[in-house]
Amino acid sequence: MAIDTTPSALTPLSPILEAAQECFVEQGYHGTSIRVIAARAGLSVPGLYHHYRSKQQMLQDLMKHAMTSLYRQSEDALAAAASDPLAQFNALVGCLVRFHAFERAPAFIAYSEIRSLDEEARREHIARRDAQQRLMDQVIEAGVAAGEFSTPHPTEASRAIVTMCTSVAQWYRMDGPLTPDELVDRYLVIARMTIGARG
Amino acid sequence: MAIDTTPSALTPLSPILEAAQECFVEQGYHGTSIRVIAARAGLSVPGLYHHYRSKQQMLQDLMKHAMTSLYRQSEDALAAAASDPLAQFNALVGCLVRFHAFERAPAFIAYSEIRSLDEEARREHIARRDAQQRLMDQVIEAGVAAGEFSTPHPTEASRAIVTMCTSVAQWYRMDGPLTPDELVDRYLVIARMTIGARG
DNA sequence: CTCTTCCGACCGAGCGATCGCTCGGTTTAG
DNA sequence: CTAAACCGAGCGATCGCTCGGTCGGAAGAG
Repeated sequence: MAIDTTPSALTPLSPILEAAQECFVEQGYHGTSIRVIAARAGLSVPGLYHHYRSKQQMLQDLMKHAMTSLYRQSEDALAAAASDPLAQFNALVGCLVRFHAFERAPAFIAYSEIRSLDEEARREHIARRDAQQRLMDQVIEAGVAAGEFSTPHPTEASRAIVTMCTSVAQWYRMDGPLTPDELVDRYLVIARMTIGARG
Repeated sequence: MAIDTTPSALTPLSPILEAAQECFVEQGYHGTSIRVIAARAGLSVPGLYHHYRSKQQMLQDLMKHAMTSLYRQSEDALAAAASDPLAQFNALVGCLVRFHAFERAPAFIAYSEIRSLDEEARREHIARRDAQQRLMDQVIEAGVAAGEFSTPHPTEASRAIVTMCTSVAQWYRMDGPLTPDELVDRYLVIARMTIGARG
């Protein structure tokens, strides 16, 4: 039985959503017309509307897919790691960095197009973002409670670490000087220093 | 002689640019029509075009104003601080956090609308961003060379610190649980741990 | 097997609305 | 009287989206 070992592999997107994702990354939601999405997907405009109700729905599907993928991967990483705070922390930071390095496009959209979402979808998206943040909050809290992490400001350190990891999607290039593994290693070292992990 | 002691005070924007800034923050550049900018500024559309050549020029003026303000404030903060690496680092991190807390709107636009800039303006903007990043790189390098900072990955730590500070513009609320001074204090502690400052 | 029916996938054309921007003025301050 | 500041109206282009189809292959009837 073949197992997919690709790091951070997401369930695949439809060709249409793939095209929309590329356009949204390059031009933004409002800067992208459905005509260029259709052209990039090799379809006519009505052909596109046969599969999706609106441009807004494509954005919502993309954002939901990205956030639920990240959350599920985070849960899996935490479940697979040892239960001590440092192992949990390493697993979560590694997962975050890997996701934002390998899945730059969905990750970039997930935090740059929040304001383009309809009100209800925006509420749902923010709830998912908060849940993701809470994972880090809890791991750090546990580490501080166990005396493993020495940061005097766990809440702000948690926010700082999550934002430094999510920002990876903005600048990391696969063909740059750092391989993904090197990137993860270095960010693990940096993040451990940020929360004052023992040792 | 009255001295303006407001932290991070920028040279004031014209009412038109102020209106454009608010619109760009709320709806994004492509999501904002010149008609709503004009309405927010209390002008007609031609009245607006009497002062600015195009919507694109308003964006360019805003981005340039934000980046040059941040850079000048950073230079001032570094010049006013003691010359030892830790004092320089504290000055620069404090300046970054303060700017992104007090000047959320310009800071937010400066990194969220890069792709909306014309090619030449985008090149200039990225050059300014790189220069800003280099300030942090140099301060951290000096600290590592002097044995004051112990991070094994100065380049990535510099990027991590700059991104955690700039991300403040995304989430900080003046009416939230942290005053600006508390925020700066905590981020200084966190940033010093991130680069492994002595003591 | 052929014929008919049906349905999902798709498209050319174009609707009404809005876009960035401008023309040809009038108003206002000095 | 000049010039800067401003505006009503509207240009051509493009926007998101839809109407009224065509087309090919699966399914059912004989």
